[in-house]
Amino acid sequence: MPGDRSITEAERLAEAKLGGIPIRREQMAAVANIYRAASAVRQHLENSVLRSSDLTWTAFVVLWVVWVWGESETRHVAEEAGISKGTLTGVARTLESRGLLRRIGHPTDGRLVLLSLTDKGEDFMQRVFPAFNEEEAFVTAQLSSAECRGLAEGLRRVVLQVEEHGEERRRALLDGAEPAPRRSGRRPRA
Amino acid sequence: MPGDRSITEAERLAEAKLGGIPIRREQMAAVANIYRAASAVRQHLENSVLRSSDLTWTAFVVLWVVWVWGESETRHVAEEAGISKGTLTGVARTLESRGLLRRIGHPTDGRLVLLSLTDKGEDFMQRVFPAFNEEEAFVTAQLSSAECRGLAEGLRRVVLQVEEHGEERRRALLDGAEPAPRRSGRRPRA
DNA sequence: GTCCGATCATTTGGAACCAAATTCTATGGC
DNA sequence: GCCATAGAATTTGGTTCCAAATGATCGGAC
Repeated sequence: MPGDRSITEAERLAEAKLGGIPIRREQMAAVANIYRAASAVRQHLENSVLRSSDLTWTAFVVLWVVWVWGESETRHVAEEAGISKGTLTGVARTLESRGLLRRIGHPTDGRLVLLSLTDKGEDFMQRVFPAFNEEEAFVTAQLSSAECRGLAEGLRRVVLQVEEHGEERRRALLDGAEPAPRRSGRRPRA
Repeated sequence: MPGDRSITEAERLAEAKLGGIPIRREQMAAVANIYRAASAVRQHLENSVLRSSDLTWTAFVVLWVVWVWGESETRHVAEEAGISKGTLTGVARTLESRGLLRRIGHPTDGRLVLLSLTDKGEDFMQRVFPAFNEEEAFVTAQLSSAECRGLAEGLRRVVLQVEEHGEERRRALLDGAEPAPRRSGRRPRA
């Protein structure tokens, strides 16, 4: 079991390594565990309900977003699902080819594309979501309902902080400096 | 600001959509927010400190793991970083080519490869980690230290639950059924 | 009516990523 | 000593994802 030992061990070691430097330990632990938990949950769900439905995590999230929000413009779906618009184009095409999703042009604005579930897609979610939710309950089984609420609330505040002040913060950090290009992805033309 | 509105709105809509079906709302909200927070945090860090250091999230995590654990065997690093061994091979090679990481064979067991930071890598982490930690503090700014501890503890329990009971659970769910082939990755030969 | 900037979705190019296959090394029987 | 088995990292083949570039369309200004 690498479990408990490795998590807390890692935190202890990190502190030791930083003996001289003053660091924010609680915040470091919180962030590290957010990412670790997200990976664990995603992997568990991919290997249980999603695998047997032959759906990737991202595809399921997209489906879920359209399901709960109803017919939506793609850019909203991408934002809500936490993926880029380019990725959504591919995922939506896959889901469309599987008959779960419908893509129709906006009636008045020709630039927009609207996504909605087909009847098959609706049936699929009615059938699969309860199984998905069952696994959500499984991974949080060590927490009471109240603790789940507390956890969700704490995480919500993290999301809010980034959504509301993230851009401003990044601007302040760079402070006039170039935005620094990414290494991967299509190269700038010039 | 899609912020506050969209998160709680989404949760409300999901509940409405599931009017008839009994679901575990708290658990659903907890899981949804884990993933949402992880994406937000990763994106913020990639676009601030990591971008200007020309490092991907994964590369930084690998560097961090080797930094805090010291010289380590690759399979342990992969596990700790949450990536496959194959991915680590590529990432390690990139980091080696940039002079931050060293790869040396194990002195007695020729099958093993050990990773450690170069002096340049150590300097790099000494310089960049404080900035990274500063952003960890930023994203959790809406939480007190005690709340961070509570958050980390709750997430730790989720990770533990999956690590300790996940495999068993997945086996019980399939219950004899085929493991269901994955869609991506190299195909089996036969 | 036609340019022109803004705002979409889509295409494109490259890296990240995984799991199977492969290759290399160690070790235990014989 | 030799071979089979096991266990390690790496290679390979494939998908997924992002960000820049592109192409389409809208809405004004003139």
